[in-house]
Amino acid sequence: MSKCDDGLMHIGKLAKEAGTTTRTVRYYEEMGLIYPECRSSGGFRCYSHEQLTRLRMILSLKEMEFDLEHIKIIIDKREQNKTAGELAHDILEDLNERLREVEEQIEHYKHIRKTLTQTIASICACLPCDLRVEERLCPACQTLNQPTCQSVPFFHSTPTAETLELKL
Amino acid sequence: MSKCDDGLMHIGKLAKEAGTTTRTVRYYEEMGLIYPECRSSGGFRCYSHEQLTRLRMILSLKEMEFDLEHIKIIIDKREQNKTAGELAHDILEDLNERLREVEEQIEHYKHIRKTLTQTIASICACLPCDLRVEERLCPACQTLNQPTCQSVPFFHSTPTAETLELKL
DNA sequence: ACCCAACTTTAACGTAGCGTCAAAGTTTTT
DNA sequence: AAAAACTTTGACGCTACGTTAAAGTTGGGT
Repeated sequence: MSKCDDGLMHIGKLAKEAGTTTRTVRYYEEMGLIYPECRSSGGFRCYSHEQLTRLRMILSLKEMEFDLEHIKIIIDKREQNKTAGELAHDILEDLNERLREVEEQIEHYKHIRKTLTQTIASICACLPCDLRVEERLCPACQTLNQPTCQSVPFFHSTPTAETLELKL
Repeated sequence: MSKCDDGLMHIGKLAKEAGTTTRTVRYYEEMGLIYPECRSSGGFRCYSHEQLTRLRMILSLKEMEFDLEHIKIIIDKREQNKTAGELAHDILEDLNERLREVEEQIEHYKHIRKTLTQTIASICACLPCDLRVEERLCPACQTLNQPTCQSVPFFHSTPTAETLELKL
């Protein structure tokens, strides 16, 4: 019955135009982020170009890795009947906060990178070791009065205080 | 009945010593990552110091954000009766791969940061704008033959091709 | 008018790594 | 022995969808 004329489109086209999936669009609807303009007589969702723009807006915020709850808050601000300047002020707060979070993420991963490179370096020292892993302590490390190898705890158990005292 | 002597401890102490929660320890058990040495007569889990070391090992891998499935693979390698050198070789592969992933993450978040700063800059240009958001197009942007403001699509709908042609 | 391919509908389970109850049993302290 | 503190299993909740499944709709061709 409905031909979806008038430039209206069904969910598949909407999703493809926006570069996402129908499942995502339906999920966003469940979350209250976007609704179809209407339904066809058979129950198909019909979207206008405005909805497409809204979807793209949501997706661009998602690219910045806002969570959906936050995205909802942000795009709902558009409906709050403010001037563009006031709205800009509001949204800039969200964006700046997100910017700080992203910078924290960068630092976070730099920290992990550091830990990883250090661990890699210490395990490299074990490459020439012929000892079986079950043996618990290798002589070199006993000499240094250290846990086995330098790459504890990857190869051997960390010696307990008692174990160490026994070895002394 | 059981006093958990012998240096054995219940799950609460194990978790606290390792700096995590009992829920996490139980979940790791479900996933096959760690098991108690035994159970008390009443059914409480009892852990030895070796289990604590194992848990710390798991947690240190988790700090590098390996997923649990991967952590299982890595720590299971210790049981494979190899020399420390062979084991080191194996594990270095995992760590190097993870290092590459972490570097990708850093680049990923740097990309997001760039997008965010650009978006922030363009929205700043809208701060002095007094137009109401519903008005769709602001004069300045029409002059430039551009979508409204520079911060589309945050304030107004992106004009369709037809809309733009009408304005021309 | 009928058929068929391609699309859409709702519903529901699965993911990862736990957090957070709940109700019942255990251990430890008083 | 009572009470406080701990533990047990079980189960639902979270995010942002992916992935079936079974049934209904659309649009074009004949």
